[in-house]
Amino acid sequence: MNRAIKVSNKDKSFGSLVAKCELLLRRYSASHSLSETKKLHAFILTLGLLSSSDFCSMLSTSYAQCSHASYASHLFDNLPRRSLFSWNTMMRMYVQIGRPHNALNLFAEMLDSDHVAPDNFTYPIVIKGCSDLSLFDMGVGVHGRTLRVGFDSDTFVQNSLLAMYMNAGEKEAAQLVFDLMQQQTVVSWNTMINGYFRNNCAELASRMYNRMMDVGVEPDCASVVSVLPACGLLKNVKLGKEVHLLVKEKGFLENMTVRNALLDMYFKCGHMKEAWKLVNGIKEKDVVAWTTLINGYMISGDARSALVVCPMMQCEGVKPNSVTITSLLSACGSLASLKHGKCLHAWAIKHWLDSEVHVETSLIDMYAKCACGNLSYKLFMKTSKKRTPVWNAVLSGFIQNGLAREAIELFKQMLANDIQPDNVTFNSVLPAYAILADLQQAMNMHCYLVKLGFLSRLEVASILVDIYSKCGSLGYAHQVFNIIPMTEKDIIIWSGIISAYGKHGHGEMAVSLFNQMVQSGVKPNQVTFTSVLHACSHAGLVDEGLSLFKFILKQHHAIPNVDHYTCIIDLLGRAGRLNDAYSLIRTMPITPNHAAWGALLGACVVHENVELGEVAARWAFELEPENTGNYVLLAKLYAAVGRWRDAEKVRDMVNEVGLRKLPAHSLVEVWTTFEQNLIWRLSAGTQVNMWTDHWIPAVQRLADLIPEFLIENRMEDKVVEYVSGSSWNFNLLDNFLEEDWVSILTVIKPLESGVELVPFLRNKSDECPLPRHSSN
DNA sequence: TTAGGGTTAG
Repeated sequence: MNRAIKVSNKDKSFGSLVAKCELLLRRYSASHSLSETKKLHAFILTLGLLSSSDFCSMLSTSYAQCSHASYASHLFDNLPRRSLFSWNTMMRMYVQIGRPHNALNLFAEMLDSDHVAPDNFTYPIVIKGCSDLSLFDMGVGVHGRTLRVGFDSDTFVQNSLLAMYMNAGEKEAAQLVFDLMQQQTVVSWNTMINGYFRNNCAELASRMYNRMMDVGVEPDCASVVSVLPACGLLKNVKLGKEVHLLVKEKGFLENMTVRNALLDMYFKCGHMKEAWKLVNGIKEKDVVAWTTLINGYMISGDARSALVVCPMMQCEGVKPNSVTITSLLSACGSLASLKHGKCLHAWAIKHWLDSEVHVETSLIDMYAKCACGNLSYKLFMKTSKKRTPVWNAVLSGFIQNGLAREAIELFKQMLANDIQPDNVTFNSVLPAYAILADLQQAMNMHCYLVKLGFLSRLEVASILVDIYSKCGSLGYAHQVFNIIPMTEKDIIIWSGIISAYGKHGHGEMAVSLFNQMVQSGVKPNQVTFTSVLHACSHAGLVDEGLSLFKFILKQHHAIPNVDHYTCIIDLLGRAGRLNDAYSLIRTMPITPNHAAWGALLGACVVHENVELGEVAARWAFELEPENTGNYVLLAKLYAAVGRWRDAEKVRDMVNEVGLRKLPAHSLVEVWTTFEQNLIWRLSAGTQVNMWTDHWIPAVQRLADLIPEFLIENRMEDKVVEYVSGSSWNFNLLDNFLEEDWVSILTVIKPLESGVELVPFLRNKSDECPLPRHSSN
């Protein structure tokens, strides 16, 4: 179009042409229209007006306002005289287009020049530039300069400073600037509310909002949008509803951003009814609204519906963005739906979103959760590896795929790469230490946590209690437990220490801790009940266990769950009260699961009750057909009473069921279940040293027998560790494990000598090279 | 000519 350069007859004279150009240039620079500015630029060029400094300057700022950096900077560089306005415009452009370093360079140049000095318009731009580049020290320097040259009381300068300090996480500095302001505008309040929220101080954010309302500052849309996420995080639906009311009064509901923020708040607070009401009221949903909806489904635990939203939004013509893809990938992960996950990956690649850092992280996480560790790791290797969450994703992927040792190695690499670990890192990597149960490594980690000051965090202390417990070091576990002040101890850490003592056979201590917990006012939950009942059953505290069970029923009006019943069945069974256990299993108000029947079966093996054992085994096979352990138990029961043929039948049953790929002799597989169990317990670090004298030669024999199995499970490492390590101090021998161990050896021995494995057990004491330990 | 804002990764 030639509207811009159409020159009427009366404009023929050169002077009026210049005036017209000037006018048009002003108009088009104000409209920020790049195409118009370019046309005008061409026109000025043909008229030979570009030699005029004024035109050059105007064109430069016009290009800057259209964010056309290359033309703007070219013209600006060639200006003989640069006005303050053109400096500011250039700097603002650079900040706006995400090149703050160019803005700061210009600022430095400006300070060096004698012709011009920064004004109150310059400083907010420069401060934002420092903030965007995280150049906090420089920002503080600029703040100092504003004080010196007297711009510190300018509201715009102060508001930029608030934002800068909040971005740098310097809440106190921001608060100080805020308090010293003569006049806080709504922008100042909003910056503080939002800043506190982003700095993990949602409570302060909501208080700030309330203060703003008390002071009588008129809130705007930004105020509402700033406080609503805090309401969501705090699940403060009361404040959320107040804000909603205000939104209605002020007519802010027309604002899409406000509506989306409200929707998100209701979802996060779990007020689905209000959320759906709002969703239904939104006629045209933008991509944020759709994404919030997806997250809403995820919050209510409905990942399947979250995935269905994707085609729905596409039908409405809304294209998912990287946030949408991230949320959808998280849904795929929780459903372990590799098919959908791969589709989304393909979609992300097609739309150039796959290298967006959030998408990358979610992809790594999704593949890990779908048991595609290789893909997950490959993707991780492709990333820039600069951000903590990417490392966290791959770390938790390693743990999910059972690679504890690798996770710890990766964590060390992460530190070597100067990547700062955060809460999530420790939540991801610490379980690896519990799996590995290496006391030395655990202590190293403990030191590191103390150094970083993470130990005071309750969840970190809780997992450290678990780690030390798994390493067999109850003393250290208790020390860590004691670090947390009594008033701050929560149910998790209490359950941790109770279960630690329980696992190590210190039933009395577990019960005593349980009582202390109740006295301290912490209400026990299902997990605590399970831990303490488990402790009783393992320590043979029948009466204590039964009275605790009654306590659960009476004092806490809690409905015992199936795990609690299983503990009691186990407790009665271990004590030889098999009939009581059986009658409980038949009369309990909840359907007994595989664990309950398994507990009964285990007890029947110990007490050699075939009749009941067969009943229990039938149920266990029915409910948990893939667990070879149950078959092993039944075989062992038959073997114990000398019914070899029946034991063999069990072996054949295992073959028929087609459980896993069996090695040379099916029975080896059956019995290696014990060995797997043993490895698990070894890696869990419990009850090991009682065997060390005996089991090393045996393990070596096992290694000859099925080397690939052992290598896979890193048994060799374990052998080395246990041979050389003497830090293990366990004083409990678990009968059950001893039984397992006896069985393994009885299988190995005949195989080793090339003897046919049938009948596999002639006489326990003949076959077993282990001295029988008396239980204690 | 200036400041502040929503949904997201582990």
